[in-house]
Amino acid sequence: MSRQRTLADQLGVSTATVSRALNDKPGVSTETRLRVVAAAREMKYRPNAAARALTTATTRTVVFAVHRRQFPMGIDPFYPGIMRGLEETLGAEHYGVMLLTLSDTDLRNGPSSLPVLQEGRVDALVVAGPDIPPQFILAAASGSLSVILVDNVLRETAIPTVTADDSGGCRAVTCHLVDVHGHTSIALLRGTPGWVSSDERATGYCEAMGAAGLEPRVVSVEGTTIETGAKAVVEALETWPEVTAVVAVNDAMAIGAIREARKLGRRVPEDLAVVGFDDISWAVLSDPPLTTVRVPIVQIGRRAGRVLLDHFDDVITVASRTTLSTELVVRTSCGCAPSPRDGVAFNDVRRGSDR
Amino acid sequence: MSRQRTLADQLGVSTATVSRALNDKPGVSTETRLRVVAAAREMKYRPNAAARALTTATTRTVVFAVHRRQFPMGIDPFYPGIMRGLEETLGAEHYGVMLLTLSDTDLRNGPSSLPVLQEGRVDALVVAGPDIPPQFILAAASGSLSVILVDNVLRETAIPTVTADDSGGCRAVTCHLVDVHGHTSIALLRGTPGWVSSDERATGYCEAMGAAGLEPRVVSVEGTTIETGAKAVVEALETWPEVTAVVAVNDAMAIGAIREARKLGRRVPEDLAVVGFDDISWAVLSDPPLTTVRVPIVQIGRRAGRVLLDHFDDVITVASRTTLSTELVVRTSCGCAPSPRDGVAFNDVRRGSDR
DNA sequence: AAGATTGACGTAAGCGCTTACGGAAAGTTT
DNA sequence: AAACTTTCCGTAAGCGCTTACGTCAATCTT
Repeated sequence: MSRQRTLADQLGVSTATVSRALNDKPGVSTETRLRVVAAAREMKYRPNAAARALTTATTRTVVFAVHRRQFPMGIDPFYPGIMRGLEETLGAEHYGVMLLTLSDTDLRNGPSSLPVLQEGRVDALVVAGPDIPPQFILAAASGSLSVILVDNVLRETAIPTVTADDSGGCRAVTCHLVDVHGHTSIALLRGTPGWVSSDERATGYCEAMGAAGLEPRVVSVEGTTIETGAKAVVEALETWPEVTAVVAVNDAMAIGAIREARKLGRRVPEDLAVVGFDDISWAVLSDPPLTTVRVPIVQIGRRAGRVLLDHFDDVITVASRTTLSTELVVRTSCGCAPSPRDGVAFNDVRRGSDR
Repeated sequence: MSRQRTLADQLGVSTATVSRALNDKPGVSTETRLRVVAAAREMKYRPNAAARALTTATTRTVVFAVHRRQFPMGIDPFYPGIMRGLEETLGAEHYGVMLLTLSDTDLRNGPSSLPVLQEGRVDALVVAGPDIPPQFILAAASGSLSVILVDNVLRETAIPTVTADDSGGCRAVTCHLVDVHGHTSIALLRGTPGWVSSDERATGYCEAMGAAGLEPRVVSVEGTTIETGAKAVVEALETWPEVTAVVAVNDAMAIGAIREARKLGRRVPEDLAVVGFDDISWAVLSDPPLTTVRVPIVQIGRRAGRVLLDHFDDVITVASRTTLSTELVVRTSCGCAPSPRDGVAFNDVRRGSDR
């Protein structure tokens, strides 16, 4: 006998009333509602999720999908951080968050090859990262489950999206180089073209250069790793020997650039200022500590969670694209004197508990 | 009308037969089974998970529970890596893996305060990390869902457990210091006592020292961070000025130790050899590149998945405790000449695709 | 005061599966 | 040839909930 039945019998009411009371549905007097709730708590009754899912066609679980290569990626737990944020806000509302790491094969075969997505186990799909092909995303969105995008955008669709303000951040750090340090010859070390955040950051850089009346110098390299950064800085320095500063499209590339530039005999930051993007935990540990742009990783996840909750509650969101602001973090790799805070550098390692 | 019904009608068989055919249950002729399977594939039929869960009381989903502070932890995506491995093997068997990050409040209130665990949504619980209190674990295990432990152990229980060979790894790296480099005065920088892997590593160190006829010199500090390492090395050097090598209980502490030792005027590795544990991605980037012990993070997760699958299939596992071997990674912080591989140091950054 | 409305609740159907049970046909044993 | 197995399959119950519908009393209309 179901626990709901026992509860109902015990109180002398019907199971319908129990259900209504527990789900805050109308049609129950306040008095009975209270009685039911109290009794439920007392006997630690929790409605069975499967049964509920079966009748409501709603599961209170969402999946966080990310390329397997990116979870976790070697250098920094970017997507795990997002997932943490997601779980935080969704968990508070009794939603479950599943992890789904996608292999290249999965991506090729499409969402219909993934049992988890085909068995009505989930209400929504959070797709993270720029390396999930549009085709896959669109196929997923064409099904019955709602899809949102994180750290990626798809033009010409109504898919809700949350990203960091990449262009704004890159504009800010570039401006810093120009305005505070007076650099006039600044190169951009750009990552894989086509990856949204790389592109956005490149845009921000170009805007800042344009606004300052400076000529943009962009070197595009495939990849966004430390090696990529090393390769890119070599190319930049060969092409434009007059360059005195480089902005890397992420911290990994910045670190690679610093190392390689040193091998080439350039001192950092004296001969060459280097800035990154992301503010990964190593940024503060690098030598010299990296000037960079902090992206609010966990908050992106939290916000994605909010967007989903609103969506489930049929809250009409006008803006289907939300952008979270970034923060310029000035350390020494751009030539600034170390602040007192950076003196104790490694106390600054970012904690998970940021809010 | 349920899709199963349509399928059955279309084939002129009963839904029972469809179910039996699709689930490889006996009582169907090979011929009909094939017909059913073919038809199911053709109309892309997937049994509804909720309905199945309702009748079988089994959900094909497990939850990965970890302290919120540890996911991701600032310094390295240890638990995300484990979760990846878990999802990899479980996902292949159509299981879903949910993330559950536990706050201190959750830990205090116990598993019964967590809706996800109380609504019959999951078959199993994977508890990760040494900072989930035994009380919580036992309470969870006393319920209806099967519990396994990862990177933690609980003595005097039958809870299946998978860990890395911490003691063996630490023994190996200590022996390396003794045998290869001839150190005789080696200190251990130990992390939070009571944390299983820290303790095991300490044990390994002591065993190695004992076997070499050397006196162990242990300094215990609360925490396992870079700062902790810095503090610990100071204490070690003050207490035993003759120390020529330190083994840190993890890489973060090793990095802290190196930095602090340098401030104290010691050259690393010439005056002081430093080794770590974990082989986090930064290890190879640190200056000097860190000699350390690689723990097979993703594999731990994979193995945990296997253990669960066996458990679900009622495979009797004799050993409820499985230990995965670690690997000594010799780089330069112990005084070894850099290998050619380390020359291109940052190409070595660990990839997610290791097997 | 008769009818119309409202609020609180129970009845029962049904969500989409799995599985115990039973029956018919075919094969096997005496 | 009768009696027993075995194989294959259909019937129907039921998993534990939610919800459309119906009922009945209490309250509100004119």
